Parts: sequence; structure tokens; C-alpha cells
Amino acid sequence: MRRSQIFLRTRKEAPADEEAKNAQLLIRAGYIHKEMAGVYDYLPLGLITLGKIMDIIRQVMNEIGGQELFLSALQPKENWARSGRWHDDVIDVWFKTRTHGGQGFHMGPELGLSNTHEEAITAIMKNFVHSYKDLPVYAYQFQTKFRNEPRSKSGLLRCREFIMKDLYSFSRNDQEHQEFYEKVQAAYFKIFERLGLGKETYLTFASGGSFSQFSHEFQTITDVGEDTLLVHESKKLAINKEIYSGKVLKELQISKEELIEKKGVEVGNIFPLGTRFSEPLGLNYTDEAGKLRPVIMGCYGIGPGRVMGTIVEHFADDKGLVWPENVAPFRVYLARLGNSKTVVQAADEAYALLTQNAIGVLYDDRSVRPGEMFADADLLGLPKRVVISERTLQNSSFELKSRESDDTQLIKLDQLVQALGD
RNA sequence: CGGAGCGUGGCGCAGCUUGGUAGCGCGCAUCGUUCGGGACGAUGAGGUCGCCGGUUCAAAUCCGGCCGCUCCGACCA
Repeated sequence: MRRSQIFLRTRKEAPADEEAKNAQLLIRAGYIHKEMAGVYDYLPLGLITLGKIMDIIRQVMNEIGGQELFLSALQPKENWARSGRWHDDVIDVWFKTRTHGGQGFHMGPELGLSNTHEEAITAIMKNFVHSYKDLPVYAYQFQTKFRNEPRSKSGLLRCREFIMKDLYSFSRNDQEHQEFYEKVQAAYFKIFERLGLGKETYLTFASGGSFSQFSHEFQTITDVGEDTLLVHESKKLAINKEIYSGKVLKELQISKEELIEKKGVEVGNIFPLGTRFSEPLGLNYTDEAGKLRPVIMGCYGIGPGRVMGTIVEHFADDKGLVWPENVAPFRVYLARLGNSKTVVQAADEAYALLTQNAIGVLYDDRSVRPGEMFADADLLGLPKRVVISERTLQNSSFELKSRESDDTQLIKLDQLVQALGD
């Protein structure tokens, strides 16, 4: 992509209405735009980045047998009435067309904007699951969730409208469910590893609801995190402070002295649902003996936008964003200094060559001064910076620099692809 | 939902105490000089001063109400 063509403008100054580092930098770098509190638009660069994160998640979900679908954001009342979750007393973050007899849309039935999809997916599965032969089924989606948080904050970390990957498992029995549950657990570690957060992300024991003792959160250690964790570093796990007790310690065979208190961001969550939804909504199957049984369910979430914000919080420095290779919107920032014929030609060729070799490159072909290009390259946070100028061409070379280091090196032009490829 | 702060061209801010032609920097446009870490000069475009109401000859400024944003707390299916 040529910088002169991409829809992008960077800013020197941070917006006044953002305090969170992730929001300030992502806005300054032109990745996102704030629509209102807790609601952000993804601009071209931001969408590419978000897409990279989603692709990593998607790939691993497919590997464990997940099938992608896309459910609606508009939710009818009926399914939620059946599960007992339509009432504002049960879920108070709903955006609904009518609440407490107030005004809603001027026509049509009472509707809600999806804040989660257990009801919807369970109702759908009634059309497809009748026999033990139809199970297990694993379905997931990337969909927008709407939650009217009483206080959204911290940029992308706590939004009122956000995309979530939510996977739902439908199993015949507890054992089959448990096997998959553990598979997802391993898959999540793989995902966070690929996203660059592996080292700081802990499997965290949290409140399990009515069908199991625990649910499991994936918490990434960050100062701006909302959750307080007691981390066991060598065992690579943590306990959410909300469930911390002597009994829990005993259960997990951990002693108090081994734990360190830290702040974390919940980047993922896996949750056994038992028959919480299959029973009220009537999702049953006939087993081998002809007996009708409720389907055992689980749900498994990751918030790609929240992950993006967490990555920013974790890696960014005082000059701007720093993306791990796997999620960077482009691998290379190609800065062309000067616009003499030879420089333009060499840079154009480099751009074409990298593109042909499927190396993502943002080509700064503008006629701006070097300082501005360097500042932009730092702000945008692409892993590699390549400079082509009169000076480098005198050595038939380009200059290569990594975002996280100050060292530069001159490399011969014919080594371009080797130096930047995998 | 409680507490604190804020709202003035696209962005960052001053002006408000003491009412009287709406200003600065960045960015943007044109021209010239520059060109390896956010250059300089000249000219120019761009603003319902969050919204509604009140006081006044006159309101960005004073008064009342509302809306929005940030942070702390409560909440977080």
C-alpha cells in the first residue's frame, strides 16, 4: 500500500478526551476513531490489524473443529424469555427497543441488541441436533456485542460495542464436554502465544456460576488491567481475587506464599454452561438407548478489539505503537527520502519486489521531510523500517531498522527480500 | 449510579474573574527557500464558542436546566 493512497492521517498530539495509552496512540496513529464513549470506529490500518488478530483466532478455532457462522445482532425477546434473561434485573447492560414501558422503535416488536449469543445459538441448534449422531458440534462467530456498560473506559479495553469471538460447544455428556474444554484451553494458549502475549497471559481461575466450581479466564498482566489476580508464576496460573479463599488454595494445591498480586486484562474466557440453556430452550438429543437427554454446552470468548488494546498497552513505547510481527498491519515501513529519479525508481522497485513476495509493505512515497517520515514510522509501529535515499544508493544499499531497536544497518539492494522475509 | 474535572475552527489550547469586533499553535491551500529525526518566510481558507432557556442595549463570558467527555469509586451477565 502506498502511503499517498491510504486513508490515513497521523497526529502529533493526543486527543484530550482519552487518557488510556491504547486509545491515545491508536487515534494518533490513525487506526481508530472515537464515535462516543466506549464506541470506536476501525479505520483502514486498524481494520487490517484487527483482521490479523481475528485470522489467528480463526485459524486455531478451525483447527480444533470449530465451524464459523454469523448470528444476528438483533435479538427477539422469546428465546431470552425462555432462558429467563430478558429482564433488566437479570442482565442490566441490555440495549433494547423498549424498557420498562418506555419508548423504543416506533414500530415492530420488542427487540434487544445482542450482548451475547447463548440463547440464539441454542435455539438454532434445535433445528440440527436431534440424535447423538449429530453431536458434538462446535460453532463460533465473530460478532458485535452491545453492552451498556455503566462506565466504559480505558479505550479499547472496555467498550459498549465490541467484536467478540464466541465459540459454543455442544456435547453429549460431561466427559465429552470436558475433553473439548481442555482442548480449547490449549488452543487459547496457542492463540495468545501467536498474538505475542503468551508470556504475560495466565490461565486464571474465576467464578464458575451454577454448573461448575470454576470458569477460566485468560488474563494478560497489564498495569491498566481491571482485574486483580494472584499469580503463580512457575505454575503459569492465577486466581482471580474475586474467588480467592483458603478453600480455593487448597483445591488448587497452592500455598499463599507462592502468589504475587498483579493487575490483569481479561482477554479470554472459557465457561462450562452445563444445561443452563439447553434445558429451558429445549435442546435435547436422543441417545443410543433412545433416551432423551439435554445437550451439555460450553462457551468460549475472546475479544479481538480488547486484545488489540492490550497489545498496544503492553508493547508501545514513548514514540508510539509497537506491533508483534503477527499482528502488524504491514511488516515493513518503506521510507523514500527525496524524490530524485534514481531514488524514486529504486524505491518503486523495492516496493514492487516486496509486494510480489507477499511481504506487507507500507510505502511512504510522499514528499515530506525525513523527520516526519521517521516519526510516522515509529508511531505506526510496523516491525521493520526500510530507508532508501541518495545516501543509501551510493552503496547500492537500503537501510534497515527494527522498530524496537535503534540500530540501523546497510544492506545491499539485492538482499532486500531475504532480509525482510521470514 | 455517587465524587472530581472538562466542553471555544479537523486537533491541542488561551480568552470567562471584571459582558462590548473570537485569538494562538498544529494541521490544511498557494508561492518561494529547504530536505537523514516532526524546517522557514509570505499569503489565504476554515468557528452555530456543546444544547436550550433567562438576565442585559449587548453574552464564549453572568444565571438556570439539559447533553456529552475523562478520571476515581460502585457495577461487570
